[in-house]
Amino acid sequence: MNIGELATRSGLSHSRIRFYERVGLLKTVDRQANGYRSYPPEAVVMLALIATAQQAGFSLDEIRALVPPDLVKWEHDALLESLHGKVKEIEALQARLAQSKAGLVALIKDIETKPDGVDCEDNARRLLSRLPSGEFARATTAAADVKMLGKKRRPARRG
Amino acid sequence: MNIGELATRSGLSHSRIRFYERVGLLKTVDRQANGYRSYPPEAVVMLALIATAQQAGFSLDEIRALVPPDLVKWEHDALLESLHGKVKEIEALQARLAQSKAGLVALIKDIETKPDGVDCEDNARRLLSRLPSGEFARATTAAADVKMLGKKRRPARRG
DNA sequence: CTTGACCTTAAACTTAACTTAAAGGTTTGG
DNA sequence: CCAAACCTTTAAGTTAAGTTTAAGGTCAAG
Repeated sequence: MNIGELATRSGLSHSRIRFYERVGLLKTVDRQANGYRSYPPEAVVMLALIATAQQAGFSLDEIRALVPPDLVKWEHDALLESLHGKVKEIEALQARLAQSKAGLVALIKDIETKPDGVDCEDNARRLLSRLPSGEFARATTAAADVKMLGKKRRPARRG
Repeated sequence: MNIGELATRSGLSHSRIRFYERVGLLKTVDRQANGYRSYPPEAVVMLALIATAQQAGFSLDEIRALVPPDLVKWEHDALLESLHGKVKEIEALQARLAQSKAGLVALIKDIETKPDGVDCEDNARRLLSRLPSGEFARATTAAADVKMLGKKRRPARRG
């Protein structure tokens, strides 16, 4: 399979596939006599795996560490463990989001049933002061922690 | 409150806070006689709000469009509207996370349900037939669509 | 035998979201 | 008075994850 066909099959761009090869996510591929890359059918699986892992929030660095270069001898146990770990992270975030949402919904209800005679700005202030020290702040830092799970901290920023 | 205290309180770096001001996420702040920035207590709430939205997967551009510039002057209606908006944001993230999780779980199941006696290469072929044309392709584009909500489409690329 | 669709490389460019550096002013404690 | 610990600005650097560009080779069709 040429790179064009792989690109169509996988839905990724030519440049992206070549890029993945360059950075070592794909092992160096066989070449035809003319120099064209010649991919085996498994390449589609590999790309699907990479793309799915990316979807799930893995960086290419993490993926490189996780996914063995050779699909044939991937280590099921380690891979599965990592994937399960990622699911746990997502679940933790989901739980926190559900809490935040519940808090917000409660807050909205509270505002809507505002007692007459209290003026708007005071009421807004009163209600707003509930947010930051409550679940909001904790959710924020906790979520930050979740995001860093298993990642070596980079010297500077994120993309 | 000086920027140092705000940094400690919010957990964000000085440079990051100044950066947010520069790019218009924070309204230009009051200055003391010596030129130092002087923040009101609400600034902590504002930063927490931004950080949370970021946690939720929103870009600074999206956040700029969603979060009202002045927290204190929220009036009743606007406050409610913003809170409802926040709930919508959370729901959007929940959808995103659910999708990520579904993708992961599907992948795990695919790997785990490998029948005994089937060797790895055959398993790879089995995955080949399941993943790419099935939920993988749809999930990928759907997630991309979610990601594009409310964004003007860039010429290409995703950083 | 040329046109267009394909493939090659290397290197430069892009974007987001910051950080770091350089060079300096201010405030506070000993 | 002096150092440490704050604060200021502008400008340039960094990272991830690619894309784009330039300058070609190759191949199938008409």
